[in-house]
Amino acid sequence: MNYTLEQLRGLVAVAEELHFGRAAARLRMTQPPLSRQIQKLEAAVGAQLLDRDNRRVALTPAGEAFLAEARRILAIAESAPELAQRVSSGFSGLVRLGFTSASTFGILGRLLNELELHLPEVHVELYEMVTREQIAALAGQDIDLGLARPPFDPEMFDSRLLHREALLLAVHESHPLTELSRPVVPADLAGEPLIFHSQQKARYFYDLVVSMVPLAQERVVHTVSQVMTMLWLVSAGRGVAFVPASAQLLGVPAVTYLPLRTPIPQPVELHLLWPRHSHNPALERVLQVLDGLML
Amino acid sequence: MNYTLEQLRGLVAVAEELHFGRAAARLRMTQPPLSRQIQKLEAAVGAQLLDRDNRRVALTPAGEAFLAEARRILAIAESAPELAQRVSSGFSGLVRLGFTSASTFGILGRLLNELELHLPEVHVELYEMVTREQIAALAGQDIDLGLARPPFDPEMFDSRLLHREALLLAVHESHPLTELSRPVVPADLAGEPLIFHSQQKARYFYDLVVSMVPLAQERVVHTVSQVMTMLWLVSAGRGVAFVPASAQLLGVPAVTYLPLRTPIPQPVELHLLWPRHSHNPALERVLQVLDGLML
DNA sequence: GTAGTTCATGCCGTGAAGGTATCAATCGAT
DNA sequence: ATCGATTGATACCTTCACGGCATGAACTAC
Repeated sequence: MNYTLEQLRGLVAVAEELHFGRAAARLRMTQPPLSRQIQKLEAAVGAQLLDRDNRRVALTPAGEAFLAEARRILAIAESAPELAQRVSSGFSGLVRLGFTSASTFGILGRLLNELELHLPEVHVELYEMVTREQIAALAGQDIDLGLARPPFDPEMFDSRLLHREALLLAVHESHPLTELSRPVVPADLAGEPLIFHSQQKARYFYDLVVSMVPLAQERVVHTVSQVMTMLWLVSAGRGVAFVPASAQLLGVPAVTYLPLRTPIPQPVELHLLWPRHSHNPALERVLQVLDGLML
Repeated sequence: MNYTLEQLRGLVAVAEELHFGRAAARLRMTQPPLSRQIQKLEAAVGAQLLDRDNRRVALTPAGEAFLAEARRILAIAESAPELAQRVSSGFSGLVRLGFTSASTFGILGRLLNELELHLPEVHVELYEMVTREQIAALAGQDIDLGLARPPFDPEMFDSRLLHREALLLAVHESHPLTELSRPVVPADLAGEPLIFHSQQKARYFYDLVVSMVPLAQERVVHTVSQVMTMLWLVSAGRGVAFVPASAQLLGVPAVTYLPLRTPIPQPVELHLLWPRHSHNPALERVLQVLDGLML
């Protein structure tokens, strides 16, 4: 035999009123069915919960103990639908966010602040991975949202430009080019030792720089995949490097960032990327909050 | 609208099987009513919990969240009857025990050990109070059981002798009587300064000593209600005192305990005392465990 | 003793839950 | 592409559990 939530509500009402009639009134019912509810509950529980005669009603010790459990059950039962609704509407939940390292630190912070502000109940789990890994993780449902650089397959993913920034030339602070009072142009770099992006592991930057700075690969002395590594090599005086403007935030010492003339003023793009048909309401809500936002 | 525990069980089954037919079989029912159960649950909760078409069943994020709550509810709901039964049978619960101070420390420890051993789920709350206070507290339902000394009203209370011990004479270790190679007799105490029990506050000992040791009150220098106080006065050389044998355990320095010839060998009684009609099952069980036990 | 209070019980009608049969949609095999 | 198999949803029926009303039983108070 088993008991019901209604019976628990009956027990709580009677325990609080210590009077069947009043308890029944509070439950919008009449006294007889309430009496039977309690009887059935006692039968189901296998213990007398209320000590009652025609004059007074009192909880037995077993009733006290069971009442506490009943209250716990009812508290959860009442709050659970609201929780489910919040999750369903996306106001509560989990979004797993992939992001590329170093270069996105500044944007990532602002993004998380924005979400914290508007969706405090949405928990964001962070996964550091390069663009290619993000695409695989999105396809495999391992992350919900990526913060990555083109190109993406528009068949599989929706995406939106989130941030656009300039390409700068990172040089050692003692470098002669720092004396220049105009933007650097490709011709200035003739014979300059270059720290360059890996064609495989940093394909976006490789392609971007090649298209933005003709003749750039003349004297490549290092091939690197991470912006941070480039900056430390510049700091060590190994050469100059093309980096996104946000690299300035990384605070690598003895490096100066020089403006660079490019065909497009801010050619470095960072996109939001997500599966075309996601079933995560929190993701929908996150996208809605970020809609139109440029960081 | 509201939901039921049955619906929660349905949800859990479907979530575990991810298949309505198998889940229904596990619940010993057919598939159609289970489908309706889930539909009603979703309506009551106000959120879609399962994503289902004719080919596959999956939990929505809201379903995941709600499922966790459902499991919590069902876990409590299943364990609660057992808890109530344990309380009802007295194997779990609370017994509030009154005890008189110092003189009962040794017996109290053994008593609690015995209960701990046989009734580990019964919690014993301790209340230090003199016999008179215990009687009032028992009558007022403030304690369930007393550890006290006669006399009691047998109309109101049941009682049972739990411990019987000798009455000793406490003297300073330098006292001439310590040289005696036989029990002290009343005549030995002629002219001896006595630390005596208060007639009001320690009536049991007062009456007991008066009946056991004729002429005892000849030279009373202090009137005291607590055994511990008596011993410290003896230790300070203020006189001699009649104390129960268990006072030896209190470890008051420079006090020696001498055997005393009394009409009855072990005249000091300690009783268990409880209301004749208690409604505390844990008390019944405690009495049953202690039945016949002499400490 | 009588009236009033309060919980339990008997009886009845409604409605909700489960069962059977069937539909609708989808997948896989031929 | 067609057909059968699978699976969740729906229609319809029957049962029984629940709530309401009337009343009983036990006790209190005056």
